[in-house]
Amino acid sequence: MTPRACPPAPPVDPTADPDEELARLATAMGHPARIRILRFLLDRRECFAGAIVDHLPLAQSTVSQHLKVLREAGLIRGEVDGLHICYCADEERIRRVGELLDDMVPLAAGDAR
Amino acid sequence: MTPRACPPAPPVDPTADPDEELARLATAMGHPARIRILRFLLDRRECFAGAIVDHLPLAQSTVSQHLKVLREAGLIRGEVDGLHICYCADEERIRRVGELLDDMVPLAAGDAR
DNA sequence: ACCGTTAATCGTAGATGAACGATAAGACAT
DNA sequence: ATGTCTTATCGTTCATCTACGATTAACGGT
Repeated sequence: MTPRACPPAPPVDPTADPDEELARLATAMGHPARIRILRFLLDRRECFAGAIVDHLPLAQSTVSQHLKVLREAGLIRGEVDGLHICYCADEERIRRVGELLDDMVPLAAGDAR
Repeated sequence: MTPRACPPAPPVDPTADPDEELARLATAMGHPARIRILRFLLDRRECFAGAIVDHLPLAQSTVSQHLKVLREAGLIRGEVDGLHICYCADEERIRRVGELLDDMVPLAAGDAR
């Protein structure tokens, strides 16, 4: 499947500075509820917002705020699908965080060199 | 001066919940100045606080606060060395962030390991 | 056209964060 | 003991975050 699971392409902020970019992404991930949302979306490949609200012990408006934070950081995307909105995680963007980390530390154990 | 570059072992919070742990680490990294401090400490294997203050356009007290945040997250360690304090990055703890990320996403391309 | 459903947004209250100057604590030199 | 240097902490101000209920906008079904 994967016909039109997610919207086209995220704008992706042209921050240019890796430190700023990493800090922005880290800030977006800096809340347990948002990590849980990310994990939830990665488990289910996609789902609409109501399922996320049901999954968290938070009010609908609060979850919507968290979704907005994740969306603005490019970590998730949402597509309007009739009555509700289909969200999915942007795995590429999440891996980008790992990339930025690897640029700082020589990477796990055996590094090149 | 490399015999005991860094303190023994960090306490490491027993958060138990990976989501909480990742969120905590992400929060600690959620500021450009703190990312710059981390990178600075990773470049120089170690250095005392004054060098960090000189390196950033921030007041000494502000830098000290950022150091405290990083220290409490276990991302850096500081050892009293006579008159000043020798800081160093905890690479293992930084890699832990990557680990927690990899537990969420299937990891970049080939997911062996 | 009228509801019910879904999700974003608004408005607000309380907590936390970020920045600074001023002050305090510790180590070293004189 | 006095003074200097280094770093942490205090106290404050302003901004941002988090949470909620209430409201709004858009869509579908009847």
